[in-house]
Amino acid sequence: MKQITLKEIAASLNVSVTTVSKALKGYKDVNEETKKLIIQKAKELNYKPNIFAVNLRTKESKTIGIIIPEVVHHFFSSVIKGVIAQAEKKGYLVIILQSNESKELEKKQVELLINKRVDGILVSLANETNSYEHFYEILQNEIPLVMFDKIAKLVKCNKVIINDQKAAYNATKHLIDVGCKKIAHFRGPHLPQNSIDRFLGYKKAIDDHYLTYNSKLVYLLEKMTFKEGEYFARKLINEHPDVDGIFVNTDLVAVGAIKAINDLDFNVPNDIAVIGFSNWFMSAVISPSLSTINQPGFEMGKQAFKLLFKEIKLKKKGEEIKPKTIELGTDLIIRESTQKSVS
Amino acid sequence: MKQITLKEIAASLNVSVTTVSKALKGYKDVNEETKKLIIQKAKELNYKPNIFAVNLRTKESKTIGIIIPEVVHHFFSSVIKGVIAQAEKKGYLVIILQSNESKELEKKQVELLINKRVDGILVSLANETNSYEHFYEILQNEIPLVMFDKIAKLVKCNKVIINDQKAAYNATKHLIDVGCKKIAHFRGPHLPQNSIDRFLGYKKAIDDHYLTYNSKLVYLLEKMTFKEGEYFARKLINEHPDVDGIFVNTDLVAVGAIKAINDLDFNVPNDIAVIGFSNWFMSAVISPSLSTINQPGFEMGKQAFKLLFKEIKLKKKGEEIKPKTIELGTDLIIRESTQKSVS
DNA sequence: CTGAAAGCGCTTACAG
DNA sequence: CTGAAAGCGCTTACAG
Repeated sequence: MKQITLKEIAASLNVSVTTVSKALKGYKDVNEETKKLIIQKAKELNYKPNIFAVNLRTKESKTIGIIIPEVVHHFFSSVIKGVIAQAEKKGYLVIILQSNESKELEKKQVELLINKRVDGILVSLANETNSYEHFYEILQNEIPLVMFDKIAKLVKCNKVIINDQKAAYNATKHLIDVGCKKIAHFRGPHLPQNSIDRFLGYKKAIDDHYLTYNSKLVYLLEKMTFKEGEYFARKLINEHPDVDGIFVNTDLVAVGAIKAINDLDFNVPNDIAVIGFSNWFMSAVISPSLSTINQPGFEMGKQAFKLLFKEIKLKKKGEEIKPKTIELGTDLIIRESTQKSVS
Repeated sequence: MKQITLKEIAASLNVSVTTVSKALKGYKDVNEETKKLIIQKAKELNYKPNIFAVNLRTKESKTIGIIIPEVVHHFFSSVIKGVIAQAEKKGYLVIILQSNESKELEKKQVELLINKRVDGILVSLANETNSYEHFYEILQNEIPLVMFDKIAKLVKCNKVIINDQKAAYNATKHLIDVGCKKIAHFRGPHLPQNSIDRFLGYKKAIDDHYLTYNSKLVYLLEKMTFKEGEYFARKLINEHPDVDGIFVNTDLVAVGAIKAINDLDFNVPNDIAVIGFSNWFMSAVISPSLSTINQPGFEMGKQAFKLLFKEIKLKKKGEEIKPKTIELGTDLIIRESTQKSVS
């Protein structure tokens, strides 16, 4: 099907392309009658503006890009959903790219989006990423940039985060509140910042409540898998049979840990209470159901797009952007894995 | 940062825009020396072609769109991952849209993608969708279209599917093989086609093995949630306490069913064996782990893009497209929920 | 109220 | 080997 252009509408009505363009864009310096005719004709011919030409003229693509570490992941797919929902309201489409936690890939994806001339970029950092040249390039190209969840403190741009440290503190404090005296922590790798913050929250809660911080009770996991959760739970029980609580950096690992604890015939929560982090969908569904911290992915996606949209508008007006950071609240979700029966 | 254009490179080297364009695109009717200078200069100035102008000239966006019912879903996010991975290899970017199982939204998303002039569209149908005008519009606009998983048999386009009927047959047969005599089925709603096909596979397996098909043992669920799984398992046990196997249309529901069965102090698999469908990630992780049919999401995404890419190339050459349907294999995954202990 | 003209930045057929 | 010119389809400042 041949695509209809302004020229063809103009020809069929014996008016100029200029007039057709103006009529369809709602300019008011067009005769009402002419306007009506043009709009009707456009509809009749099923006219659709050639978006490529519009992009070229307006220098806008009405498209943004988002780079995330991993699509197949409850938290990140929730973020994507939030972003898409919000973007659609404002007439933006969303291109998704995945870094697979690799810095090299992340750089490449940034390059692709810059070349694509998207109107803005949303990023959650890959674990590997330890330097930020590619993000400075985004800023140099004056493309609005918002980081979310896994952010780089050094990069001056808008950000949406949760307070990992505070949330981890609350999770650990909850274990203390239900009576745990010897609490272990399964932490993530040295990058991203999240794992550090969650560890610090754990440590602070221990310190604040007169329990003795013991670095031997902190296990550093690399891959954050179900299997690692199982492995380290066994290791932990072997090394510290009297442990009575674990704060785990992320739900999936916590589920693995619970599996292993059950297999060793310890009881969750009575022997060992377990709390996770992120409120992964399945946490409510396993037995015992997992207490955790709710990380609001959908809301984070929405807020991230909103910030980006504001920045895009400011840029159009030529106004300066003062980067800000939005901190979203988290909730402690109490389920079976930390509700010790009265004894 | 002002974007560099061909004109500027040309000016700085005293050659024409034409020559610069040719040099950068590797045309061979350019003097080697000139070419070298131009390429060097382009690098030095960090030249990036204005993709909007390129799109307008070439009438291509090097972008495809994908419409899925729900992003936050293990199967569909796997598909997305497969699509992105494959698309990237061929230099295509991917726009994601979500229908929320709504026909109205799906129509709107189709409209958005047509207006965006994507080079091709990938779709998995919303459950609600019962007529296909919007897809005919895609075809009328001569935009390559590939449907996957939830397809419309009536629409003449490329498709990637699994054989739901056969897979369901195998799942049910597996229950029969482990000794089940009275097998229930939790099926999905009347749309999409998948639920019908899975039901037909179940029925055929029952019929083929001289068990009596009993429509009372088939429960039609609407929302396919964990809660529905629990609810219908209780209902089933109440109505048919002697049931000894269930084939459930999808894993999430099966997990709910197992939960309810456990809560009623029946044993899975010894009292009631349960098999799901889709090999959702968590199925391996719960207790007892869930037997299921593996639905290859990543592979489906890859294949769908490959078909689309072929179609895009054919269209460019002006050649005709003969729609074909690729059927991907599924595997029976045997886990604890169907391995009855020897008694 | 209408329209000729310039221009966005590229590609490519064509002339020399 | 090089470049002037046309054109992709739109938008908009400007003249009338």
